[in-house]
Amino acid sequence: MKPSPNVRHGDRVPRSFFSRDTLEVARSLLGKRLICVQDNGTRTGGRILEAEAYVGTIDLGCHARSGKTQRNGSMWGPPGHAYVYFTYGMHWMLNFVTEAEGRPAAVLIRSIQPEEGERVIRRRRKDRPRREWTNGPAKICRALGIGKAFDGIDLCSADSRLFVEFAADISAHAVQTGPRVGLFTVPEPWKSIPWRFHIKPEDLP
DNA sequence: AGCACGATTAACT
DNA sequence: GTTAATCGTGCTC
Repeated sequence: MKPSPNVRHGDRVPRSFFSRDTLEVARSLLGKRLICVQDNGTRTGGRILEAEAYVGTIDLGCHARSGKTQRNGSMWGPPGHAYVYFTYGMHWMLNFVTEAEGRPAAVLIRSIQPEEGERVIRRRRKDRPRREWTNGPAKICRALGIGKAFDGIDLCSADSRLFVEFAADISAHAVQTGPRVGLFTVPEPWKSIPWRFHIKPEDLP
């Protein structure tokens, strides 16, 4: 997204950011700062390094492929809300709902660079090496304390406990793309379509 | 009611 | 590189 000249670092990303094309949202989330604030005020987060687009009922890699269910209902809701789901019997995953209300699409957050609440994150990640704190979608949810309670919450309300902030823009040529991860039984072309966007930590300005 | 599987992770060899 | 862990979800019977 081309940032408007009057957007300052630290401003929260508005709903109009999420109501755009899902690929565009995924690409422009890179470098922005994800923040989670718990009820007790504990604050954790970091810069987004990796994200994947999941687009509607036609995309056979997207949970929306089999229609609206209790689990994936958030994807049909308004943009700028969280879609948080449970998988593999033990893991939570964080997505941001995109496009217009009624059009199921979302961006999966796969990796962030920890920048806030690092002591809390280290404890939640059981003193593992720093590079393993948030380099996976379920690791992010574990590290930031995101679970079922966050499904459906509004990222754009003034008092939200989960939101995204503008940060220094990354250069366009730092963005890399590739197939989405973990879609083992998904048919082509959806299995290989390059809807994963990522940057190296060293390319963060 | 039963069952196969998953937008993964961690702990193995 | 390989595989067990672990259970809600959605589909079939």
